[in-house]
Amino acid sequence: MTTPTPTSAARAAANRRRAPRPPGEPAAVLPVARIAVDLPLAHLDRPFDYMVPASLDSVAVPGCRVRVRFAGQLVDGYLLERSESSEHVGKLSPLAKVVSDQSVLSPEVARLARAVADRYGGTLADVLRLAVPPRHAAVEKEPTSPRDAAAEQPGSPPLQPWSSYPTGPSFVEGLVAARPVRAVWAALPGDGWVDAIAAAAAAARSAGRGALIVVPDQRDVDRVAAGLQRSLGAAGYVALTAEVGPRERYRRWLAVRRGDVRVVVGTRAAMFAPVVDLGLAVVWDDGDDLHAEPHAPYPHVREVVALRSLLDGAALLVGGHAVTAEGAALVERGFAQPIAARRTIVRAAAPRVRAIDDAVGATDDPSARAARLPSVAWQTARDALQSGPVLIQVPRRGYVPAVGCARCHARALCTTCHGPLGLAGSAAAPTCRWCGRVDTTWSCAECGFDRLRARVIGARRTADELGRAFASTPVVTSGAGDVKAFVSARPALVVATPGAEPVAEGGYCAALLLDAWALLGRHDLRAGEEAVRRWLNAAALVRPADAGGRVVVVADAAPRAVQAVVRWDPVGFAQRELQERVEAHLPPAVRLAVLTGSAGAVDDVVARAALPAAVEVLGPTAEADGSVRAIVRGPLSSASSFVSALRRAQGERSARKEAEHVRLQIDPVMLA
DNA sequence: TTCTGGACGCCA
DNA sequence: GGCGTCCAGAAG
Repeated sequence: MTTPTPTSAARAAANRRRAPRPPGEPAAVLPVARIAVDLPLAHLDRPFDYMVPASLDSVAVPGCRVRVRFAGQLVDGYLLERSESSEHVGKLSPLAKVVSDQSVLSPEVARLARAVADRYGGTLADVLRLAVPPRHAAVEKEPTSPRDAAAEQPGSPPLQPWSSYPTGPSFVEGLVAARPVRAVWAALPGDGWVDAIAAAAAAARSAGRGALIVVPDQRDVDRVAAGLQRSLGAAGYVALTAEVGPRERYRRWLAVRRGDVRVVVGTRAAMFAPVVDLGLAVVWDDGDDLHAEPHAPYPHVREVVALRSLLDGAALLVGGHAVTAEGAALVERGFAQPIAARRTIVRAAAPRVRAIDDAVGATDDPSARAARLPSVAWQTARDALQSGPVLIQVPRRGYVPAVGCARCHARALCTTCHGPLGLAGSAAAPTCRWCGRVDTTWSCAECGFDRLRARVIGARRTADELGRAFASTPVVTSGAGDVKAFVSARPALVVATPGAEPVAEGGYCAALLLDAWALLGRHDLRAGEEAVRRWLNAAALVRPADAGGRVVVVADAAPRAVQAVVRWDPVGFAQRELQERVEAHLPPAVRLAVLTGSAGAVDDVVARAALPAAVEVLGPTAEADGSVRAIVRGPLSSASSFVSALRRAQGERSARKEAEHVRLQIDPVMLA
């Protein structure tokens, strides 16, 4: 019998027609696999049951990555659990493939991811994409090297860093006793917070449990890692950050998942790190907007670790030099205890802070005027430079991005198109940054004054000017793209943008916080809170007043925010900020859902959600890009129900294959 | 992308 | 009434 040689096209057609290979017998025990499929459709955000063939029985472990045939297509997914039976009426498809028998999704993280998806009106698949890093097959095959077992077991963790706070020792005792203690912590100025966090992690570890510490950026990871090194030894912790590259990061992540390392410090993405038996979750500087995840469903580190502490029975520590309104709310509703030092201790640790109005000073001293420094700031810097480094905090890097009225500081806008005016160079005429017109006839729309001044002076220009004003003093700059972690104790001017301030050996002798009103002038509801946070973080790097530490805030606006820094009272400021949010019906006093999309689509979601009476809809308002934005606002008591109603409405739209996407954001940090 | 079930049409 | 075909909707 001869077989005609088929053409390749014919063979392909035959393959397509060929009946699927018989799946084989189901596994003898737990033959059903509950699978979370990785699909972006909201109405498919639920587990689907598949049959586990006997051939895959040993590798189809809970938490492993699988491929399944879903509506004809192969899709990725996670095996959530094995089960004896299925609710599904009808035949189950077999698992197509077990990608790897490494369990990457722990039951705890799966449960957390579901809770985060519900809290933020998103899908499990979206959260899992944030929680589980992409696979590196070679790394999975490497032999494991248990590290924590070899780590020196800490004796009794040092209470010392916490003894400055009245409620500190009892918090640490709670950790040692594996109790789910929760605290909002106003850290003393200085760098003692690093060892305090390291001690807290050691306390959790001494109870046999793990710890997770999430900080805003790499430099803070390095600082905390150094502290953990001191309290737990090099083998006792691991740093999870993007800096080490995806391969090493996956290696470390797997070590955490396997329980080889029990303490993790990392940036935002580490909030989902699968720490085994989590005993403590920490977020440092929770007001930093780096803690807001920019990918759907836009979860915030503070909320995620708070959820984790609840679900895992872990302790929670929300700390910073500043306190957010959200932190104050956790205390007010009794969810967390406050940890703050007494006023005498705070005063002893803090530098002396003065606020001066920059309209007053810059007259007499010509060098000071050249550097745009009010004379008090100038003198403070000059005196401090006798003994050590001086920090100058400026709002932004770069060259004079915008100009304003020299008298009232109102933004200078183009007379033709109302775009912002800018100065391209030191000698250039003001030019519109939108339409490019050179505007020589400007006068202030607010007060009629006709002279301009730089509204925000960049770090580079400030550095230039200071270098000229303080000739013979070295000038160091630190900002976006070139961030320095440390400076020595030698006298130097250190010009930095907020968040990029280097730590000075022994502390700065002084700090000047320049153009403070530019921070306060942000078109943002959190401008005050953000200004206080940035000032306190900079001032915390300065020596105590007794050691000569001085801070000058050059600010002529928002006395409440300035006073909070002068009095070093982050808790009082946060409480008043929270009170204002209550009165203004803003988070965290209420829950907001922001819907963005085409007018029709946004209306559709709002209509389908059939929102309860206690929930109000603001807008929709037209956005610059042609989309619209609606804000749905409701009391916390109905938050989960109205968020899930909005999510269901999203699901109905995805089931109907509506092309127009509506973005749903819950309590976004940036709300202009 | 594949499957299924209901609607519909054609024939006996 | 029975059977085949087509299409929409769902998707294990």
